[in-house]
Amino acid sequence: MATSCFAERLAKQVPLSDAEKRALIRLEENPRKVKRGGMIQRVNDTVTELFVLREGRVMSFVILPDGSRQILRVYFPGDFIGSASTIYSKAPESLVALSDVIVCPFDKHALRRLLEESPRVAALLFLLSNAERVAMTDRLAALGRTSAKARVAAFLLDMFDRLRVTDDSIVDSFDLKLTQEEIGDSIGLTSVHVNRMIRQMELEGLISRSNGRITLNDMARLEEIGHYTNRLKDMDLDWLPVS
Amino acid sequence: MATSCFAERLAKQVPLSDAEKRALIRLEENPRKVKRGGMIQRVNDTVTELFVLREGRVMSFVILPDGSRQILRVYFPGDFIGSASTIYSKAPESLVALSDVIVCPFDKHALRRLLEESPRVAALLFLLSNAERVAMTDRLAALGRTSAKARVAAFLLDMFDRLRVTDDSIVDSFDLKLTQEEIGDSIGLTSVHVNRMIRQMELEGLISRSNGRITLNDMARLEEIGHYTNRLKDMDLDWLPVS
DNA sequence: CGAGCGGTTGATGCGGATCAAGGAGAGTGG
DNA sequence: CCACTCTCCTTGATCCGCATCAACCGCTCG
Repeated sequence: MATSCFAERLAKQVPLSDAEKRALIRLEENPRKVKRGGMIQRVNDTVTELFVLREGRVMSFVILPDGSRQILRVYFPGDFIGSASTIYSKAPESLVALSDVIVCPFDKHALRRLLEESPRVAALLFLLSNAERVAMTDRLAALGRTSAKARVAAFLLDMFDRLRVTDDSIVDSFDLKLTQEEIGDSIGLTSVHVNRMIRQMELEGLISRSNGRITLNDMARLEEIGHYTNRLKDMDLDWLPVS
Repeated sequence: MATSCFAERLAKQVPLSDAEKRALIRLEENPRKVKRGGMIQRVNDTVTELFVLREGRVMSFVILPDGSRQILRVYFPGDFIGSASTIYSKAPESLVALSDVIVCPFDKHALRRLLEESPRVAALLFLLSNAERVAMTDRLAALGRTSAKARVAAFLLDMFDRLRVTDDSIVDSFDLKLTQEEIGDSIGLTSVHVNRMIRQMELEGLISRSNGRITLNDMARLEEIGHYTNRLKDMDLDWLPVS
């Protein structure tokens, strides 16, 4: 039977009927491989597609006129990408594969069908995009009002918690798979300063590293430094009626 | 007949059937007045309500442990507020009235009914919240990667364009109705530095001011300085079928 | 074996924070 | 009608966190 990475992920948070699972599987019926570094969507291109990320990592970003880059979000397997194209016909952001990936594109008109056939699933997509909005506001507050060290701590914790949603084997460490420059572009710092912060946190024993793998040694302290709260813990998807 | 501020606003961008208008009117059937400075929602409170803002201005914000504030968004009449409570049972952000306002709260369960009875309207809400997400990413890029002057310019242009959606009388000026401290808290600066940037832009003739009213004298140049693009112009809501 | 990328570290500079003081206007109470 | 207060704006002086510039190292890959 066909599988749906997205359904699996949703099912961890809310029960799904078989019909709903089938509807989700249909969204992923056109898997496409993209090599590391490959462009999935270019800013200002005309787009009508959204994606489910099945495997690997993807980032969305914009490039400013002076050449600097702001990474808007890093996506993990099971994430739902590119919802902006439901409302803008020109992509407001670029999408690039951070590793070899499998993405499943589907046309925005498929959402329409989903809305008619599985309104509850459509509603779940709505809720998830609200969760993403809240994640954005958290980072907004971090960039606007917190120190470099706080941002790095919050970034690591966020990545850790999001990876753990789909990967039960994660206990206290994870593969970064991002350069320090990419981290900097996510949280509004230079790679040089990201490096200094990471080295400092390593010296203080908060984290440790071995070839790209980060271990979080003192999560309580990291949460305090980063003013971090795990939003994934208190999501409430249950109020949607089983229809 | 009852009116819906929200329906009026949506109708500017996409045709609505009478049934759909009625559904929107029902969302606004419990208007509530709140005085300037009044708290509409407190962070961490248990909430199940969303709001349509009918009159006045509202801000959403968070306070960090060190007491500093990040304003997440300023809302104008016709805006749809608090979608985070669809997914979190505890409010992730506070809502305060920036002026005397009229808000129309409705329970999140009303969304469910909306989904069943007017799926197209439910879809429109989804699209609008995606637009808000994109607005967030624009500000994220501003905070992460642009100068103080660029942020102020982009902030003014954004306010201008958003106010113009519902107020046709606006040509090149608008009432700020925000203190410089509030602007700073929106774009990650101190009030002192906001003041310096505004005064500088005034000296350069880019803007002018008279008791709280801002006039944009050179929009092209302001857009260049702020790396600003008006997202409201190329929204595409028409692909949703008339059902 | 050379080239390129990513990480590391030091030196220096600058944009915006912080601290401080004063001014204008609006509201308030005597 | 006038002190008084409070909020917000304005401006100068100083400070500091992070950017910038630069050099070098180790690794991987062609």
